[in-house]
Amino acid sequence: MDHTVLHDLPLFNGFSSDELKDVIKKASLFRVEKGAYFYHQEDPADRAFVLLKGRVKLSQLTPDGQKIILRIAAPVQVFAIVAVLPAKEYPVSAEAIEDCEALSWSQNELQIISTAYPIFTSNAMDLMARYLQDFQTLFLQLATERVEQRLARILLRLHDLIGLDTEDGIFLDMPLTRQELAEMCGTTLSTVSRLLSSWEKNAIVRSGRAKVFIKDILALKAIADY
Amino acid sequence: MDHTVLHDLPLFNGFSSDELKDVIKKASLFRVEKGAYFYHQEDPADRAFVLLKGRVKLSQLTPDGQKIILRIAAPVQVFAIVAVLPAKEYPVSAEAIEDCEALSWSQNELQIISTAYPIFTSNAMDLMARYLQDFQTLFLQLATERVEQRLARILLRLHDLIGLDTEDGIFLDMPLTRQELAEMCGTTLSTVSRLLSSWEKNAIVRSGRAKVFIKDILALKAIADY
DNA sequence: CGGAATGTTGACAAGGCTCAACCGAAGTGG
DNA sequence: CCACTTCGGTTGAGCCTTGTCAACATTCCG
Repeated sequence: MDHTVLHDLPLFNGFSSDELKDVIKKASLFRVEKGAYFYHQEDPADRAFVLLKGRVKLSQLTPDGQKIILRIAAPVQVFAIVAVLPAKEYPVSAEAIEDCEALSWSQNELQIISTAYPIFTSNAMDLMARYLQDFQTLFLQLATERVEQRLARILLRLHDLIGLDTEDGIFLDMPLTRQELAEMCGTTLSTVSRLLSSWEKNAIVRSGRAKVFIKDILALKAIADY
Repeated sequence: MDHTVLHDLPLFNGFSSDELKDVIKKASLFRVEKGAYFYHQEDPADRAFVLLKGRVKLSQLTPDGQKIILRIAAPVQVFAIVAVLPAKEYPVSAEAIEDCEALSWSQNELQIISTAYPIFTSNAMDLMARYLQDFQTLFLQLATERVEQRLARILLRLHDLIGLDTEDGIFLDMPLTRQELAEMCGTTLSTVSRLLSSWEKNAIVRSGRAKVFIKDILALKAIADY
C-alpha cells in the first residue's frame, strides 16, 4: 500500500512520509461489496476508516423507520472517526453503495497512533469540529429553507464532490435514486421528482434513472441562494 | 473560587482536587449582563467558558437574518469548547439572557492545560463528539417530525434542564418568549402561540408572557413520541 | 400614562405530503 | 429472445400543516 494516499488527509496533517508508512503498516484493508454495510448505527464504534475506492452512504434511521442521509463519503475521505473515542457507538450506519475498499484501524491501533503522534489527536478533534460546524450549517438550512433550495444545494455539493465534465453537462458520478436524494434533503420522493422534472423543463438539469446531469449550474446556484 | 464547581464536569473528568485548583487558578472570571454577548458568530474562537450563573443563548443567524437557537446553556455547563482548537471561529453567538458569570480560559491557557493534562484533550474531544451526536438527533427530528412534536420535545428538554416543581405544575425557570421557542424548533411565533394555546385548553401547559408551566408531562411525552 | 414588548387570533395561501395510478427501463429466467 | 417481474420514476388530486399578514389585546416599564 502506497503511503501517499494518506498524504493530503487533514487527519494526517503534519505526518512525515516515514510516519505515514508506519501508520499504514498498522492498517487493515477492508473490502465491502455494494449493498453491504461497514457497520450499523449503534454498533460499538471500534474502527475508523479511510475510503480508497467506492462510495459510502452514511445514514440514520428514526425510531419509526424514516431514513435520512447525513453524508456521502467518496475517496479519499475519513469516516467513523468517532472510533478514536472509547466506549462510543456509531451514530450512523455506513452502507457501501458501490464496491468499496477502505483502510481501517481498530480502536486499539488508533490508541497507539494517538500516543505515538500527539498531533493525531488534535487532527481528529479538528475533524470533528469541522463536522460539527457542517452540521450546524445543514441544520440551519433545514430549519429555514424550502425544499427547492435544499435540493439545489445538495446537487451543488455533489457537484463539488463527484462532478464529472461531459458533453451532456456535468455528470454526478454516483447512482442516486430520487428516494436517496429525498433522504438527503429531508423530503419525499415525489417532491424531488417534481422538482427535477420542472428543472428539466427549464434546462437546468437532465436526469434519468438514478442519474443526474447538471446543465446550468448558475441557475442552480441562483435557486440555492434565492 | 471554589474548585468543586468544576468537579462534576465531564470536561474535567479524571482531575484531582489539586489539579482542579491549578486549572481554576488559570481562569478568569467574566461577568456579562443580560442582553450582552460573550462573543459573536465568526469572531475568532479564543476563549472557552464554564457558566456559573445565569443563562446563555447560543444561536446562529442565516445570511438573510433568520435566527435559530441551537442550545441554551445553564450552570454549570461548558460552552465555546471549540476554542481549544487553534484558528477556528465561533460557529454561534453567545448572548446572556440573564446576568451571567462564567469562568474562562484563553486559548493559550487551554493549550497549557492540554499539555499538562493529556486527559483534558480527550475529554474535550469526547464533549465535541457528544455535541455532534446531539446535533444529528436534532437534525433527524427537524427533518422528520412536525412542529408539534418538536415543540413538545423542546419543552421536555427544558424541563430536564431547568424545571422547578411548584404548586402550579413544573415551572420552566427561564424567560422564554414565543419567538425564542419558535427559534428553537425552527418555526414561527404564530405557530408556537397557537400550539401553546391549544395545549392550554387541554390542560397540558399553562403559559403566559415569557413563562411556561408544564401541567401534564405525560401528555407532552405522548405528543413528542406520537 | 404612554409606549414598547409580547402574545392571541383570524383569514388566507402555499408548500409539501399522502395516496394512488400508471409508465418505462432494466434485469431474470425459461 | 421473449415474457415477466422488479425497480425507479412521473404525475395528478386532495388535503393538511404551516407560514404570512394583519388587527388587536395584554403586560411591562419608565
